[in-house]
Amino acid sequence: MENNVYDLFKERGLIAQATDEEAIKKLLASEKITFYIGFDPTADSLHVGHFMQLIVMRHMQKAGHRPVILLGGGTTMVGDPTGKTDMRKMLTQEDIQHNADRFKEQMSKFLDFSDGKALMVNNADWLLHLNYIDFLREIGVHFSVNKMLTAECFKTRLEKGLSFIEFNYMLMQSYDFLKLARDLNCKMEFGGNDQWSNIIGGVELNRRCDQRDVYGMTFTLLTTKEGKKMGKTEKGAVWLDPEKTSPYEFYQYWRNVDDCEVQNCLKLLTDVPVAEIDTIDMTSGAAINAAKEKLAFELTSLVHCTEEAEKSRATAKSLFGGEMDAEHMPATVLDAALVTDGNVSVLDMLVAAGLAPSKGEARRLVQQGGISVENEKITDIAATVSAETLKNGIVIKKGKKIHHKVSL
RNA sequence: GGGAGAGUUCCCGAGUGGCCAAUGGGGGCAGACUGUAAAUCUGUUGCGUUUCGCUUCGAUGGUUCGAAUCCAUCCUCUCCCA
Repeated sequence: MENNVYDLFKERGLIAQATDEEAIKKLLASEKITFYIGFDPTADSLHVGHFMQLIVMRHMQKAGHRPVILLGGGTTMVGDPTGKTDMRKMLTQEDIQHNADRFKEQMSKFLDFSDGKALMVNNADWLLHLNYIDFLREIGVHFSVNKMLTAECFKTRLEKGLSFIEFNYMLMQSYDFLKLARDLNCKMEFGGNDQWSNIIGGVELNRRCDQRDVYGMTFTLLTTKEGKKMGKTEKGAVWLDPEKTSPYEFYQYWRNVDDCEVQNCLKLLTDVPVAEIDTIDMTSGAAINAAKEKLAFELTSLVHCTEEAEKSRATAKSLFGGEMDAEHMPATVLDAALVTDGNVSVLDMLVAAGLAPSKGEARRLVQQGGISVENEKITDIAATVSAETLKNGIVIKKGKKIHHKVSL
């Protein structure tokens, strides 16, 4: 028997809150349980915000427990008000199915779905057919509005306005847990710490309806030190789908985390032994950088593959070492229409490559000295590159870190 | 249902007839400094064929030589009373 996963979670600092620490510890040590985590299929790829969930499921499955991925096909139609300022769009069934397929594909890097070792279910299957009156009588009676209103997740919304539909989200999620406990003997629900209220809602509902003891646990949210959720960049989320965020960009994201986050990220997201992480000398720039490199490498291997991680690392090293290894960086092939008199203007290339949203922006970048072409700083906004040169591809550098290959 | 108020650029928020592409802050981007970090300082932040032109201030119409600003209608939101 492996060590108790609970101890592992504890050691790596993953746990934020748990309904009953002792009982959970005992439960996880004594039997192989079924547990679940909810995912909202609102996008067609998972992103870094889902990372913690995936890591936890992975640890759990390794320890022999069975993960159930609950897709919020039904709850998405209601919209979780937690941390949101606006209501969400509603998705069609086709969208949800499409997203679910992508999720499963990406999750299979973390989880083994064979032989029912992990399940994926959709709460639309039971939520959509609920009868309103029955639901109120069976589930609604167990919830106290007074109590709900004191929940943290509703507090901020009370100031901004909260619609009735969103107010019901907690009941839906709680019902999910009841349903899964009944049908699959699911004993635990996990979630990010922002899900705490919703999770205890489900735990209590199980106790009240079925006198069943189930447990809930939330884990630390990955946040930057400003308290923002991690995984967002100016371009939006950092996706796990290589089509949406290339392995190199993914690698760079982690390579660039704040100093004070490195140890934390290593503990929360990788398998690097805690003892090793604790010995990192946080006063040494070199040691910190080595740690970041390790973090980036480990995570890229996990999400993509070791080979991609190695490529990304090699590319990063050569680029920041001043060489131009154009192989694995994002690339754009230009439209031939941009050629005038055998040349292409640098401004047009910047816009075409998505390095600048408009020509005005591109112009400013050049004027402020933010653009280099083939390691030569460009300062003239009228600069051009000949079509001949472009045939072989050139490397444009925007700022210090963004490299982009452009060819014709 | 009755009454009061609000909707401005990525966000917050000034502006209440021409000097407004619209103060300020946040965020973003770039430069300097560094360690591909943070902090700090500087520049910049609607679009374009850039001494100029075009499109923007909830929507649509109107008044005016001229509207983010005035009028009408509509939409959305907040608050108070019921």
